[in-house]
Amino acid sequence: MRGTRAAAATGRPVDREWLRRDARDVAPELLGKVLAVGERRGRIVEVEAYVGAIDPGSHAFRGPTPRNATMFGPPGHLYVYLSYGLHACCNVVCGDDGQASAVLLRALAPMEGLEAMALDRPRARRPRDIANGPGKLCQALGITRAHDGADLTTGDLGIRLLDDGTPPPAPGRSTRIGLGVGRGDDLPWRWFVPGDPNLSRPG
DNA sequence: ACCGGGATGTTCT
DNA sequence: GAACATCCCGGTG
Repeated sequence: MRGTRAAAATGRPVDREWLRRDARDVAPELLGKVLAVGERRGRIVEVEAYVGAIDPGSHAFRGPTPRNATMFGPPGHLYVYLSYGLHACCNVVCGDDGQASAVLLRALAPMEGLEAMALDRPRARRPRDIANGPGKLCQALGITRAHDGADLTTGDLGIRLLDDGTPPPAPGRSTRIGLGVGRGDDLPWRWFVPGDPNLSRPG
């Protein structure tokens, strides 16, 4: 394992300053990076950008509230919210402090800790069903609202965003999923690894 | 394969 | 009281 300089398995967290940019620039570059919670690891294959005050689809669109407080803080922290009263979904906070932008992590390719993931995803029959959606992803890694505000660059609560892997040269792109009409459903702010079997939907 | 509906609770009107 | 950045199951072709 020495000398072979593979794609990059540094195990080092991303730099906070690298995230202090527009979420639409960060999002496609997050593809291929690794989200780790304890021993569980997955490679990011699908993301969506939510762009603070100018984005009607963003939780931050109507200003700060108790729920979205983490979004208004510094970049590099994890924003976790509850969707439909049932499912945790997680975002990487981007941009400068107070900008309230974030990138929703929508799907992962499981890498390590598959056994533990399967225990938290008992209905997943195939590996590709373990983390092919924003709620499934959080279930698989054991992410809950207790992780809201965790610093991904320092490893709060054992959760880290690792600077591994490389983004695809030509990411796929589409409109965002699950937004009501008039809430930014026409904005092409979803990016994905083309052809990856772990996407929440094909294209 | 595609489609419809129920679960469930927090947030905001 | 409505809306919601979802998931799962059971129907029908």
